[in-house]
Amino acid sequence: MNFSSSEENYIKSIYHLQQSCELVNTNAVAATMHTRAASVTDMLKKLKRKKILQYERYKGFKLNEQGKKHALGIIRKHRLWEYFLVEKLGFAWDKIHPIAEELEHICSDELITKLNDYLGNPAFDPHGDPIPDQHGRIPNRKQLSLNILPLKQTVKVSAVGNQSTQMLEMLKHYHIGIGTQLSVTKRFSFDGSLEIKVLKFPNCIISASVAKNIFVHHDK
Amino acid sequence: MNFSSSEENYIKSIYHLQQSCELVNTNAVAATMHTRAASVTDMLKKLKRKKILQYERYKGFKLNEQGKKHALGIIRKHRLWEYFLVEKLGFAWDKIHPIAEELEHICSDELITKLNDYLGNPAFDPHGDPIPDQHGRIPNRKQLSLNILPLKQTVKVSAVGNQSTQMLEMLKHYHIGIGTQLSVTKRFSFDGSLEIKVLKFPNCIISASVAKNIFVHHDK
DNA sequence: AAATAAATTTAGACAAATCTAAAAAATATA
DNA sequence: TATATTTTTTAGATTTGTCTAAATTTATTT
Ligand SMILES: [Mn+2]
Ligand SMILES: [Mn+2]
Ligand SMILES: [Mn+2]
Ligand SMILES: [Mn+2]
Repeated sequence: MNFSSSEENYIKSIYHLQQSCELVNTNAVAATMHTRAASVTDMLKKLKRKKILQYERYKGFKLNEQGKKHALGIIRKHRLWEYFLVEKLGFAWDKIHPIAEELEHICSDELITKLNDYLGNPAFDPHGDPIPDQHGRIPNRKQLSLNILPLKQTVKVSAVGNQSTQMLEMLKHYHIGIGTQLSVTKRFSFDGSLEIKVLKFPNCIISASVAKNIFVHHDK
Repeated sequence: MNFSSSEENYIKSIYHLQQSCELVNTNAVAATMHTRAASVTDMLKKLKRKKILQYERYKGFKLNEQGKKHALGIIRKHRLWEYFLVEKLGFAWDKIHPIAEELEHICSDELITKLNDYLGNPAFDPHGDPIPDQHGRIPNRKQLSLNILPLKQTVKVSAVGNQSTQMLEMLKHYHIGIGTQLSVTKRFSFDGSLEIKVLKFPNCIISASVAKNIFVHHDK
């Protein structure tokens, strides 16, 4: 089956939303995609006709196995291109998303196979998000948000939950990137802010809202 | 001004056609783009409205300076991506065109600047066609078709006029690629076929119709 | 349970890009 | 020059993706 760029954007959006709830609702898709609920409903009918979506009027919807598989294919392409843009072309972290948003719709299996080989079969994109393999399998890694990490455990940053320029600026200031080693040395109950120790740098303090967006994992 | 992928494809097609005639005609565009004359007329009105085309009903048309500039930008992107696909991803010559046909529409000036730098600012694409620079300037190189090259002059292959799988197969068989050194040793007036000497290989004979599609240049 | 609010869908419109079939203009031919 | 042929344009339709405004269904409050 073949899908247009627009259909693919909806598929991807629904996929991401259904990771955190059983059934997805119309308004949520409209909000994340910056369209209107009526447009979403139109697309739902089309995706149901194409048999990649379970959907009943007024009851919510979710991708079926076929739909999820296709979503993972698009996400794979998106994240491989992001990796390319950062690692090969030298783009900054916060500039790559809109470009990958276009590149992900280029359809050629051979292109993706060759790009993947060229990049060395990377497992994570520059934001720390996992890259599904050609069968749609995702490397899963136990990770937790920095603001629930117990004190004094040395961990590595595995991903960031917010990929804005503002967040990048903040992380740069703290010398934090994907893979950075750090530990939490103190937690202030007043506002939930944390004192952390970043490897090779003096202790510093970060707010709870920043910490919430930093995901870490233990050891290698 | 912003252009859709479809508009860009028309612009590119008109640009190529007007390289070999003063005014382009509707049917020629329809033929090269595999659309219908009526669709071309619709698009001509649109491109005229956007002020990149000189066009009068029934009289033919051509891109103005603005239009030519935009065409060169698209061609630059197309050829840079083709170079990437062959030199970095290891694609064969005859598989890259449809992929570049999509990639050329991705719009990000920074992407093209960085891609160009990454590729080492190449001057020619894998088919030997010149890559316009960021100002739309084309490196021009005096080249001539192999079937009008005088005997015994040693030249280098600079481009091929036919980029099909069939042509690639043929050229591979003759050990000919872009940059290959060769000379014409004999010309048969019966059917215009040529005997050529490819560097490091024994003499061989090629037909006039193959020769017509091989372009060569002297020295360096 | 009725009234109100929120979420969702339908109805109807629009722009972009394409098509077919018919009309009009330009060109070639007898 | 009149007729035939080719080229180009117009008229009108279709598909895709979007929108607004109104109707409908579901959920939440009194
Ligand atoms: Mn996208
Ligand atoms: Mn990412
Ligand atoms: Mn194209
Ligand atoms: Mn080329």
